[in-house]
Amino acid sequence: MGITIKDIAKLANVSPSTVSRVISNSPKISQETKEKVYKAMKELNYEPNVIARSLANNSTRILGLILPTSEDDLFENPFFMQAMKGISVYAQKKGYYIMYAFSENEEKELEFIKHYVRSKLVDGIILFTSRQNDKCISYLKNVGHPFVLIGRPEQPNDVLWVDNDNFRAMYNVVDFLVKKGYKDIAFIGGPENLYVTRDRFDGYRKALQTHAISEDDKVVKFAKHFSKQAGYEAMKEILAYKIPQAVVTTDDLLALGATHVLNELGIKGVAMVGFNNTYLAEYQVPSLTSVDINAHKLGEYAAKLLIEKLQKKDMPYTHYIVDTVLVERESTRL
Amino acid sequence: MGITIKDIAKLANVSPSTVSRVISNSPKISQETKEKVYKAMKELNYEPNVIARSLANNSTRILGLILPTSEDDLFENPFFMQAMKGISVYAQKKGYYIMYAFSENEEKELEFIKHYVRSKLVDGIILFTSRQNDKCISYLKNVGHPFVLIGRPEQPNDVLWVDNDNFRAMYNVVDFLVKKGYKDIAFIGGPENLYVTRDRFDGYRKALQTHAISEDDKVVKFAKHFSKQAGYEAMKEILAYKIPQAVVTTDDLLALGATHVLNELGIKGVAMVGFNNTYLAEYQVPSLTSVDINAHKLGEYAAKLLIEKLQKKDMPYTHYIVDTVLVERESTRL
DNA sequence: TTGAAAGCGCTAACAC
DNA sequence: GTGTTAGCGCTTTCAA
Repeated sequence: MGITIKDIAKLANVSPSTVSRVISNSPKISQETKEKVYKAMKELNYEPNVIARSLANNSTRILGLILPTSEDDLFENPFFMQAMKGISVYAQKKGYYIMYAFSENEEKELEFIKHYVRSKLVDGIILFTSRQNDKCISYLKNVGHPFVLIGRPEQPNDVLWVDNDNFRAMYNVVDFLVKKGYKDIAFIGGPENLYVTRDRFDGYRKALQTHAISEDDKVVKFAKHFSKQAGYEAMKEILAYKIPQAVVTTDDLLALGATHVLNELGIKGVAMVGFNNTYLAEYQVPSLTSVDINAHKLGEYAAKLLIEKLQKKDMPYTHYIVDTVLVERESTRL
Repeated sequence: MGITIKDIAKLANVSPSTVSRVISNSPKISQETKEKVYKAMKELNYEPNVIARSLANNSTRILGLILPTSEDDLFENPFFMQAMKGISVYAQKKGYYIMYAFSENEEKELEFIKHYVRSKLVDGIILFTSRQNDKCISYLKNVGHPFVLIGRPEQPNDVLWVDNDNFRAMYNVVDFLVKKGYKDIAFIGGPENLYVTRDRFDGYRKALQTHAISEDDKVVKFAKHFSKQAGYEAMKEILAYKIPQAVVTTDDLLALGATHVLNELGIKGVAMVGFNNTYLAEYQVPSLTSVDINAHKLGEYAAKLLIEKLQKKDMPYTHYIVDTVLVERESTRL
């Protein structure tokens, strides 16, 4: 049907293999031959068949993303879209394609990964893994298929991954607040068993220490979910004890819930900080100061690591730490 | 390297073509042969090479999504993610894969589409086209490559597309408000030149007519952007004239801006309705009644149409209208 | 530097 | 029903 390498070869008066060499920009092709071939390609409006190349090369240049379905809230978090865009933009630049799939649960996820790997559809896989995703990771490690994680893994030394420095991010938030004059700072975190929560909590404590502010367990709460409701309840518990000058949280939704309580009770002047800088933060009244985790960059670096790995099989396991940015809004300018 | 059809053939004591027929579930293969082959596949842990199949079949079973980069706000709208999920879920069920790419502008978009088509990478394309995207659409029409649009096209009769019934959706909103006792209802729409705005406006007018409520131009405003700021300004203009009993908008952000004015001025009891049911609506105080456009279904049907087209080349051009749902929250329970 | 030819893994006539 | 064989469009030895 379409134009093939043979048509080009005929028109340019060379052999198909020469055309192939021109396509892959082989160095041992004379300039004039190259130009002849390019001309023929232009003339016939030729573009190589990607699939045929993939088969011959045993490589598709396709990266597969595995997205968790999870609870809708999490899933509609702009984080995913931003990361997907970061991945896509970098990949496009390097001539890679992106495929994605949603998985309902870990079992399905594993199935899909297996399919991707065994059918040779994708050259590498990017996992959006917040939960401890042993099965998939260990499968991929086992079969030795290239992959990269977004989010710090349990064993950080034998996989490729990207993440924020969550310790530092929260440290900076607290430091920022203290320097603004707030001393009595409460903490509302997500589930305590998550790395991300623990790291941020540690950052909180360290910053207090640095500023010689004594910690107070009673203003520290860990919510069971990243929900507004959970933030609401945590804040209520804190208020039952005292009214802090400021509240740091590990998620915008938690911050929203906490703010809600304060509004209900008519308590003014308590500074509030969220995390993830979702657009909920921006469109709140008062708008919410929040930490931008730079999902776009996380995606970009994930793609970068993976593609480097694909091009250098023996690349050492490594990772990227993406900087966060504190976006100040009205909730800390009271 | 890997296991191929030949290995299976050998082990099962049949010819490669028989194995191939088993793979594609050909009806003219005896049950016992099938089982022999399946057994061999299991034993060797075999999975067909998707790329080789694609080459031989001249079909990849890959659908390509073209996503607009556009303004960040729009892009982070959960709409895209929901639609992408709808597409993915349906496609997976039918054994299709999804590839996506972001395009910076129409030019890049066209380039990408051309590449997809000419390199034979994708079997079909899904366009997220809100703007009038002539170049891409006419290219695809020209080359006769299967594609489907999310959003009503200029010429609705020679392409496949899916969309909401925007007229009806807004009609229902107004009808709902009137039945609750609101009569004096203002309208804040997006840019007037968009179909979606016009259709919704028509629905608004029709509903007023139906209930024998006279229209009042002075409570009708069209914003230049879908932004909070634009909603804010439109509402101010309306208030300069009078305080309506209710306000319908064509976007949650517009509704947020409008609500903001009311709060500032301490005006209570004005009902407010948004559109798109983003999670901004849910997490607002008071939470915002909004029309859910069911992006998931839009995606699902887009995939469905496209896949049907791929399987029946001569399928007539048609479209799906996806129902909207009015999600009532506090802003209409005042 | 270029060409001839085998092969990547699977499918689809065509034969039997 | 099943096997034989010639591709699908490109890459890559191996020779020249």
